[in-house]
Amino acid sequence: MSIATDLSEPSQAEPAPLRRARGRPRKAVHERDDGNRRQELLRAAARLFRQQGFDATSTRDIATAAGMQSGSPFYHFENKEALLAAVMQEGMQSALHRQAAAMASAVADAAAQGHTLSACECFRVLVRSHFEVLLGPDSDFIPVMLYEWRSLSPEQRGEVNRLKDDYEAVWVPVLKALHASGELQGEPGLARMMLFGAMNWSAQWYDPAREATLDDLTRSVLQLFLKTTA
Amino acid sequence: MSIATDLSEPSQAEPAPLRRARGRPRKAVHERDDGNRRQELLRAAARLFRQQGFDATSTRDIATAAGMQSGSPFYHFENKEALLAAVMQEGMQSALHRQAAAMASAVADAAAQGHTLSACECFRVLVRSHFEVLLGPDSDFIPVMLYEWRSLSPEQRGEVNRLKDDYEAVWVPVLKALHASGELQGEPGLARMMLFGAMNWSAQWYDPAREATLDDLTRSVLQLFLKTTA
DNA sequence: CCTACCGATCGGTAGG
DNA sequence: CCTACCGATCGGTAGG
Repeated sequence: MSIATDLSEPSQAEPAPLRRARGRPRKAVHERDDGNRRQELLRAAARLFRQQGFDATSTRDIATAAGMQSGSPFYHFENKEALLAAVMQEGMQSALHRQAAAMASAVADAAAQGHTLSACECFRVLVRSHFEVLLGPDSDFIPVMLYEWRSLSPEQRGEVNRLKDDYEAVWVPVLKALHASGELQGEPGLARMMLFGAMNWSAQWYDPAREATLDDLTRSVLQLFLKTTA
Repeated sequence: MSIATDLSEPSQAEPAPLRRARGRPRKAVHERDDGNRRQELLRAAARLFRQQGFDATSTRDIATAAGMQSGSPFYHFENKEALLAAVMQEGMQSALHRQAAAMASAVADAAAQGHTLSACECFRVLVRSHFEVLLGPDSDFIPVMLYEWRSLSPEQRGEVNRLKDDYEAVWVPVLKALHASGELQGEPGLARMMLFGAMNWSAQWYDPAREATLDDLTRSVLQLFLKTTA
């Protein structure tokens, strides 16, 4: 919530708690561990989980990709499932940050020009940010969350679900406004699911080496789903 | 190649057709084998692959679910991958049949009333049929195809892809007509991907025990994607 | 289709 | 974080 600090630290999901334990606390590891190895594990795991799936990826694969020996991932994570959960939580934290930043930036831009954002403009910002999270740089984390759901324990599923609810909550008033004005039709709950389906499916087919850009995808969603194209 | 002998050799992939080969013909195994056990394996595999994923499902799980011993699935299928490919091909064959039947029935109904189907009506029939295939009875096969793609060999992927292309080909002229009349906007290729995304995602969240029916979903798609709701 | 079995791999751990 | 290792499971096969 604080506006002043924008400094990023490369570890999000489970910060080594210096004073306050947030979530389930993690043991402070050897002094020289600055969290980089953990980050490397997370990135390697995200990439491999996405490419091959959770079950088809061995912890040995991940260790090798992170330049470690086979047993070393278990120094950073309790087990393989916890590694998967951390990938998802990291992805959702990042998505939430990016979403908030995109909205804040758009609101500021509009204010600088002396007007406020319309529901349609909000919608465009959210859609564009979603594609960025889904298909932009470092975009393995969210697809893993979308498609490796099954492999989480029920408790982990609950935690990730809470983050996902936070993410979707930002959309709700925007979709409600669009529905009220008639720009978005159909039962709002179903409309939200269909909309996310249309966007999320792109993680399965989108090839950045091909022609369409993220702006193209964004425009397409607006054209398809809104009755009055802005 | 000889027709008279139907004595089994435990390899299936290349069938000895008795008279008429339907689809890809399948060799008759031990006299008493009428194909039911193979079907039971396919159904059990489809269900388990969908629930747990391909890699998390052991061939022993499948054998047990089909009432067999652990080694017996390999009497019917060369290996686990071939079982997965067969699930997907079976699912796509069935989807193609159901799609064709739905279209034929709708065309016949319209003709009986002395008119032809509009693009919008064709669209509704296709969408409804797709939801039936995706969420109706025996609906494990297509979700497995959608979400276990990675585990196929390249050759198997090619075969399944051909069936998928056949399935999508039916949609193309309909979408083209809707685009020409302005009822469907946006670049047609992207529009198709988004549309399938919106529909296919339902396999991840739809709960038949809840309120929405397949007709509700169909109506929602039409309302969301078409500019003029019929 | 069953029985009995094999080689390989995997998640995870003890001990440093 | 590495070394060395274990128990369990898994896909698959021979032989009937």
